[in-house]
Amino acid sequence: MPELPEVEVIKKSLNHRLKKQFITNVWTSKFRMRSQLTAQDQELVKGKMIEKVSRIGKFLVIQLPDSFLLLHFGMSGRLLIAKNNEEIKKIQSTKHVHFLLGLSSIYIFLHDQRRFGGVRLVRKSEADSIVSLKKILNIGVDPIEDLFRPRDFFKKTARVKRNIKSYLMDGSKIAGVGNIYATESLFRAGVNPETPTNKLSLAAWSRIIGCIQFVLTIAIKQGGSTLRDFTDPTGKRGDFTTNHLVYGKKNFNCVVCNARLDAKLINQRTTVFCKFCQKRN
DNA sequence: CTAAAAGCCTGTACGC
DNA sequence: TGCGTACAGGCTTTTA
Ligand SMILES: [Zn+2]
Repeated sequence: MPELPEVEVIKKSLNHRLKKQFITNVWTSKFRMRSQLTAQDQELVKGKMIEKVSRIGKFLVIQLPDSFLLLHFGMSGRLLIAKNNEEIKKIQSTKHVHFLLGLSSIYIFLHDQRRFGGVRLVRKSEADSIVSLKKILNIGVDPIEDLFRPRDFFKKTARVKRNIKSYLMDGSKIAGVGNIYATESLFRAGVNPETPTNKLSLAAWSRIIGCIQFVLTIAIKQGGSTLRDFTDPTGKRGDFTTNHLVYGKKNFNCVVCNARLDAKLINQRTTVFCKFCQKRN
């Protein structure tokens, strides 16, 4: 799911609700997830106060005094909240709830149909700061939080033959950009997704980076993109989907030149693009 | 019936 | 040698 904007939307909604709340209750489902808390992790977390909620790449980070509680949403994950017994019962009776945190005056749930997401606890003995956590998770430059400079990437990729789309989607290089936002950004930058990074001009890098930042920022303002499952913690769907120009629009007409949009598998992921408008490398 | 969907990890092969 | 990358496959449920 959730690429950077969707996790950012969850983070913004959750931070003010969870800050200074104490963890009273932890529950995990019996289904296998990508990762899940151990019994020891669950004991360690109980009674702890949440300092703040932040984001690293596509991870939601619940910061505790002695550890970081990480939630990843995979392809179909959602975070749900409940404020009273009625709401709690309602969510617990639905299928696909795999993690629960009970807090002083709110409950949060990880709902994940396909279970590509997961939960992980990193103790401060392993990572004592957000910076070292980012290293452990092998997460690259954050497009909206960090310095994201064309010249740096132009230099870094001068000898890298890899295609630009798989580079953008590589979380160890650039944080949080997945299939939707890589596809949309490259269209808006006018760059063919198969262009080898060492063939990109500095000007092309400038457009790519500018478009990534623009698309992500607007997407956050619109509450993210809902394809099927995604909602914010209050159940609201993301409206950025209506601003998609190419993603999911194979065989539609290009909004710029009216030609038919092409689709191609790049990195095992469907990539829609305009072969006429995306030549500016 | 098959294909595809927001992600990412693993194993193997290969080239610099 | 060793690192980065390419590619296939796997994980899983649901919907078209
Ligand atoms: Zn076009």
